[in-house]
Amino acid sequence: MKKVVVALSGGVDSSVAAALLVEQGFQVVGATMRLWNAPGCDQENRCCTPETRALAASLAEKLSIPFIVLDEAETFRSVVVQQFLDGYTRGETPNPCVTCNRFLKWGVLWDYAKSIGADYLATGHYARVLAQPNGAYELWKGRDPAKDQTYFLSTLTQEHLAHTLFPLGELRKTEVRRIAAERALPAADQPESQDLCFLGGRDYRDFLAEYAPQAVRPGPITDRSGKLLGQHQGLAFYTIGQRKGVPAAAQALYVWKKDIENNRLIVCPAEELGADTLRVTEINWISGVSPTEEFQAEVKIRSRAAPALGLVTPGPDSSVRVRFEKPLRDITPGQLAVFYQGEQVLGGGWIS
RNA sequence: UGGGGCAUGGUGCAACGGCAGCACACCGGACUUUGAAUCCGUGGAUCUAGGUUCGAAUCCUGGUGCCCCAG
Repeated sequence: MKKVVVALSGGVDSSVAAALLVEQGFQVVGATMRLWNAPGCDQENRCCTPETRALAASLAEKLSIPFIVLDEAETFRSVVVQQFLDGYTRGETPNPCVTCNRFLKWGVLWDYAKSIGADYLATGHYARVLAQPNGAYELWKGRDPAKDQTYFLSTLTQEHLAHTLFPLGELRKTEVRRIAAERALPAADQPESQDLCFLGGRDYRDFLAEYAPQAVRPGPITDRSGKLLGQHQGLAFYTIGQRKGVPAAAQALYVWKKDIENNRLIVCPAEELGADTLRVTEINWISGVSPTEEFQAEVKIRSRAAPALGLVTPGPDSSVRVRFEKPLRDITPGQLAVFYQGEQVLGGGWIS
């Protein structure tokens, strides 16, 4: 009997994933990670509160599987949260969920799974792993196009995929909810998770002001010619393409660039946003093999962006340059660019 | 302290003397395992004191503030 550790968040998706694995005959161990325990944010924090842990525990009891809580708050703080704060301090817009998947779920949790002799790590992500006849593994989008989460999983390697199960990969969200209801799982009525789990319902601006005050200094807002338009309260409160918080004008203005050296926010009208080229570094190619020739791919530059067709040109040090057919707005350093061909995920790297 | 112009929500602009509108911001909601974007919705204004008029954001006079030109 194959043994699998399933990551339980207390939500619907991971609950159904666990239930399905049990029904498929796996020896299942439920695991929840305690990732954040700053005082005062427990009641709002949806992914690792006492309430969500209780939901996960009661699910495990219902399924009659062992349940363990791993306290990884220190790892999470020093890796995920620190990268989040450092990214904003550098003027980037970091994506902590990607980092969390890489270092906590397929890092700490996978190490734990191996330590107890498990064959697999399973999560409730909407994604598919396809084993090829030649022994290679491919990562494919989840069957439900509205819920596909491969954007956050593009840093996985062959080693990870060989030992990863996504029980929800072939399902749609409505089916998952139905399965949860039919089996009366404790989390059946839980709302979708949203926002950064460690913010605990706070605005991320408040969080940054507390943990990264150096990134929250007032400064000027100008147009591209340098004309002063107003004041901002901190560059970290903005991201490329953002309108919120930009001074009103006859025409809507958006963030064009963050001038870190001068702590200056540069804004422009919508039609001046965007670029048709992009550089991506530190790319993880799912196949484990870096491309050497140019190729066409669909590229997602944000988690919920429509894929854009572009020509990918390999460069040095596992970087590439992408030239898009049409200019793309909101190309944002610190976010991930993920390469697709149809349903298949080729890889992903950081936008620089 | 000569001349000219302007003054309307937080911001930028509309409104022949006839119910003060629009855009953006703010706020609420939808969407969403990052930040955004996007969609729906609420609230909020005629610088001031008089005058003309049935009726004034609009016309007239004084005040106040700002801008431009000339010193």
